[in-house]
This record gives sequence, structure tokens and C-alpha cells, in this order.
Amino acid sequence: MSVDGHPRRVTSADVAREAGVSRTTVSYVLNETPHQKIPDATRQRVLHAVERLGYAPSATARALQSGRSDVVLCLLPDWPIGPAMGQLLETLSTSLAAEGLTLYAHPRAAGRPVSEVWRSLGPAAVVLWDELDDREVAAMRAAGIAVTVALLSPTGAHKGELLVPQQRIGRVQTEHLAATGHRRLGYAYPDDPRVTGFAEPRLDGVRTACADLRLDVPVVQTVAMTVEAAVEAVRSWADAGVTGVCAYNDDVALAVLAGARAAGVTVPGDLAVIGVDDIPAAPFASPPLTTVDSDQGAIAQYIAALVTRQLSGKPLPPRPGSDVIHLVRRASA
Amino acid sequence: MSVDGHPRRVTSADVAREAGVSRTTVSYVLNETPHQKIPDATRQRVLHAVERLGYAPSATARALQSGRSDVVLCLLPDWPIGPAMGQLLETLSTSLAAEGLTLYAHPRAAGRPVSEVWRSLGPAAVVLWDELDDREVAAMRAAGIAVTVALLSPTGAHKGELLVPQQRIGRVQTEHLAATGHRRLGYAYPDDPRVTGFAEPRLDGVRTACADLRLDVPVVQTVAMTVEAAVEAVRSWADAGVTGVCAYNDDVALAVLAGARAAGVTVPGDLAVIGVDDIPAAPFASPPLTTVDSDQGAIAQYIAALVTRQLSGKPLPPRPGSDVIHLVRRASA
DNA sequence: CCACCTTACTGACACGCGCAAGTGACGCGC
DNA sequence: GCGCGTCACTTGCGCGTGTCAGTAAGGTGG
Repeated sequence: MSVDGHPRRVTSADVAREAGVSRTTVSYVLNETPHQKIPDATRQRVLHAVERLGYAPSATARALQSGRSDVVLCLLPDWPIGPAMGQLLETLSTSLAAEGLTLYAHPRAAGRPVSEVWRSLGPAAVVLWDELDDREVAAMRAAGIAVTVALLSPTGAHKGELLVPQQRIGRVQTEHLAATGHRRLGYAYPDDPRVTGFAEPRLDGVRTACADLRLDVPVVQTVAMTVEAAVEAVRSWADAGVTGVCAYNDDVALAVLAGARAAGVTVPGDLAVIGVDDIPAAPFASPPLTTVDSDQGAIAQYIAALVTRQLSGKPLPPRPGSDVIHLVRRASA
Repeated sequence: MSVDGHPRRVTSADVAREAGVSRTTVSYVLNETPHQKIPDATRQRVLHAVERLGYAPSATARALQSGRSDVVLCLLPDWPIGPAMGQLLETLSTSLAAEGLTLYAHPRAAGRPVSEVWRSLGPAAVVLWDELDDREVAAMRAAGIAVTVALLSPTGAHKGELLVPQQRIGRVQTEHLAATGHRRLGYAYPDDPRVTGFAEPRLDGVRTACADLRLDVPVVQTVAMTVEAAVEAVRSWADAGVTGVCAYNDDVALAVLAGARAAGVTVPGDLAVIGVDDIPAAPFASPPLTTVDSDQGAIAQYIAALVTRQLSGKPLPPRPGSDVIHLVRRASA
């Protein structure tokens, strides 16, 4: 404990001094370096010194020396993260931990360049949702970051892109509504411009599925998160002869439900509604919300595999099957 | 680009060689070190070399040398993170960024010791929700981590503890129900054991507020996230003469709403319900959910101030006022 | 008695960076 | 001619590790 408030770091040199051995010996003991016979007596002396001083090796120094950090950085998108993302992160963290990697998520601070973020961390890999421009990617590589996984690359230019086929979500919604007799669908498009990266492919999935199934072209309505806006949208759909609505996600679907209630439109009688995500509130809606859920566990494991394979230079794992997306059938559709 | 797949890191030495100057000069140019006059010609040579090679300084080496990393680690609790936590993280990240700090959140991997996490990162500060045992805290200090902020310390032993008085949330719920004429309240306690750290103080707030306001002792029911469980709870409350229910959070409140609907109990006529968090689904419930919201922005700024003050050794900022918690009045109570 | 091997260590370097201190060239005053 | 000051840099150290290449002590074989 030095004079100022900051007690000096305990280093392996301190431990060595305390145990009466060299720093190298300390390192050998702590890392259990193979082919180095350390007698038990010495080993214990070192271990006790570690305990007494409360020594913890500096991750920074270790990373510098080994040139490889076990850190995986996940750049969160700037749209509001819900329970689905939360669960994905948790499972991803666990999956990566099994491979000795540690996941850190960075909620993007407004107006801060991305480069500053990964620079201050020096991760082994970066997982991100939005696409990055090529200069940024090149900069990362130059900084020694081995992997970049873009999860939502519309172009598919980079490796490992477009993990969860968002189109498929729209397709599943559409297929369910078609199977229950609906011929003319509506799409409840989100008001938040930040999520267009997800909304567009989902809507696209609905459009192409409608075409494939010979349904009418879907009637798209942007639905702001107010009851009034939802009422407006519901009325428009009613006027257009729409009997089933695919919502961008469960929050929007719940808004539509509220709009229908306020407009005197019965669900699913007059209008069937189907959401995405299966949020906790979905089963308690009135009527309970039918929705499309993704298997976050499987997705997380795939991402983890993607990262570790690329780090070790092995071939990429197969894409997850279409069964990661499934319908949760309740009363609203 | 070397033979194997891993292109060697571009270092400042490479830049120096390319620009025909010393490494130090490169450092001076890039850090704009004061009191070091570098003529523009040289400066441009260096900058061009940086550009050409795509050089990015190693965060690791920089942190090692300066002894101070600008990383703040936030250990997320293991309970499911919802939109509220998401927003808090985002604002916190922005607030810290304004002070030159970078926030990383770690979703706790199941069964992984906490120590491994902060060790692999070497942060300047750690923000956490759960309380940590004292040995762990001591270990962090020994590792050179200056600050530890426990947000939910029931004991209040550490500095900066108990940021958002959870009791206060329960109190606000109770006061509103009391003000609207309810004398005997119920409490909808969450089924998930992971959130007891939050649930207990909130319930405690309801209990003491009831006592202060001379209401009856609240009737606590654990409500699992199914309609059946909620129906059961609603019936019990009805039998006990309860006319208003404080729910642990909005998800539980929505379950109670669904239970009331299924049990033929009208809200708020027979039973008033009030939640916590103001999730996106709250305004679309039937009836729209009255709830207690926290000002995540203010909280985030307070945490950021707490961290920076402790890092610089300055006195702690004043606790946020009670106005960070406020009622969102809708139809359900 | 010496070569040789094992045991139990230690010395020294490298990782990439920031920065204190130094160095040579040049200009200026006297 | 010399001291002094500025300019434009460079040399060299240290941050805390992991690890390669020793090395002294002790034992064994011939």
C-alpha cells in the first residue's frame, strides 16, 4: 500500500520475492508448464505467497506477451435490446466460455466511432450485427483482430454473414396465416428507423412467401407505438380487406392487438395477428399472441462455433437448419 | 503478410521504418504530445505511413505501459435482461464515453467464476449488481482495479451501494394505491429465484409503506408465469379481500391482468394492478398498465459520475433524488 | 577422475507502447 | 571562439508476462 490511494499492483515479482524464488519459477508453478518438474515443497511456497499477497496475473501483460487475447467483443446494435437479445448474449457467453473465450458486449455510445471501441479492447474476434464498411474491417485486421462476423450482412460479402435468415421468419408467419385460410395479409412495419436492417428482410420474406403461395400482395402499414396509430392501421387493413397481419415483432403485434380492441375489431375473428420473438408478455395478451420464436441457444452455439473455427483456421461449421425458427401457436392467429 | 493465415500485427516500429523516423517520433505525432514541436513535413510523412500500413496502436500495450486502462466492466446479473437494463447500459455507455471511458458488459456465463472474467479484461473499474464477497473484492483491488460499485448491496457495506432504492419503488406503488382508496393490498412476487435480490427490497418497500399509511399487511402471492398460476393468485387475493396488487414488475403484472381476465375479475374495478418498468407492452395491455418507471438516464449518469469520481479520487457525487422514480398512470390502477 | 544426465532452478529477452532524458546540428550574441 | 538556446529528433528504460536457453548441484556409469 503506497502513500496515495492507489495501492501498487501485486506482480509476479512480488510473489517471487515473498517465496524466495525467481519470477520464472512462479510463472511455471502458476501455469503448470509441462516438462518442468517443480518439487511440491517449492510449489506450495509459491502458492502460499500468491494467497498471502492476493496476486492475480495482469491480463494486459499476458495478452501483450502471448499476442492472443481470449476476448470476443460483441458490438450491440443501437436499437433497443429486448429479452431475446439478452438471452442470446447469455448463451453465447456460455458457449464461448466453454472454449476458453470471454464475451464482452458493448452498447454503442451515440456518436462514438466504432474503431475507438475495439481499439481500447484489442479483442481476438468481433461479433456484430450491422454491417461495417470495408475500411473499418481492414483496420481491424491490421490491428490483429482475426475474425469479423457480420450477422446481418444484406450483401453477404463477408464470411459468416446473415446468420438467422430473417426472411425465413416472415415466411413462417405467412405460411401459418395461409394455412388458416387467410388470402390477403397486412404487414405491421416498425416505426423505429434503427431496425430497418431487420424489418426489411422480414417483410421481404412475407412478400416472397405471399407470391409463392399465390396470396395477394401484402398491405404494409407503419405502426407507431401508440394506440391511435394502431387503430389507424387496423382501419386501413379492414378497408383493404386484410384478414391477417404479420407484425415486425411482438411489441408491434401487441400494439396492433390494442388497436384492434379500440377499433372494435375482434381477434382472431376479424383479424388474425402474429408476432415475432415470444416475449414474456406474449402469452398474457388478449387474446394470447401467436408468434414466431427463434432458438437462441442453437443460434448462440452456431456463432460460438463460427468464431472458434475462424480463430483456429478450421473450416466453417454448417449453417443452422431451418428448425431454429418455429411457430408458437396461441389464440391470436 | 506472413506465410500463415495470421498477418503480423502492424506496430509503430513498422510505421517508423516506413516514414524513416524513430518510433518515438511516431508516438509523438500520434499522441500529439504537448511541448514537442514536430514540423509539418515530418508529421505528414508519419501520418501517411500510418494510413498506408493501416496502423492501429495496440490497446493492450498501451494499457500495460500506462498502467491505466479506460475500460469499465459491467457484470450483468444472471437474471433475464429486459429493455430497462438495455437502456440503462446504453446511456451508461454514452455517459462514460464522455469521460473517455469505454463500457463493456459481460453476461455471466453459467458456472464460471467471476474472477476469470475481470482477469481477462483488466478493467479500471467494475460495476455490478449483485453483491460480491469480500475476498473477491480484495482480489480485484490487488489486481489494480480501483473501483467496485455494488448497486444492490443489501448491507450497504461498500461504497456507492444501493443505487436505486428498490424500497422506494414499492413505496410509490403503495402510495398510489392508497391514494386511490385501497386499504388492503396484495403483492405479486416473482417465481424466479434469481431476482430475489430485487424482489425482497421492493416487497419490503410495500410492507413499510403499508405500515406507515396504516394499511393492512400486504398479502404476498408468488405468481409463476402462467395464466393458471395467475388465476390462482387472483382468487386468493379476492378471498382475502384484496383490492389492489403491486406486481414485482410489468411482466408479472401482465400475468396478473391475464389471470384476472380469466377469473372474471375486472380491472381496475374489482382489482387494481400496478407494475414496474414501463415495458413497451405496458400501454397496450387491457386495461393499459399503470406502472412505476425509473429514469434510466439519470441513473446511468449517476453511475458514470460514481465511477469517474472514484477513479480520480474525488468525493462521491450526491445520491440521485427520489425523483428518478415516478409513476406512469394508466387505466389499471 | 571425468563425461554425462537429471533435477531445480534462474537470467535474459520479447511483446508494443509512452515518455524522460539525451544528442547533434544550427543560429545568435558577445 | 565559445557559451547558450532552440529545434528535431533519437536512445533507452520500464510496464508485467511467458518462455528459451542456460547453469550449478548432485547423482551415475565407466
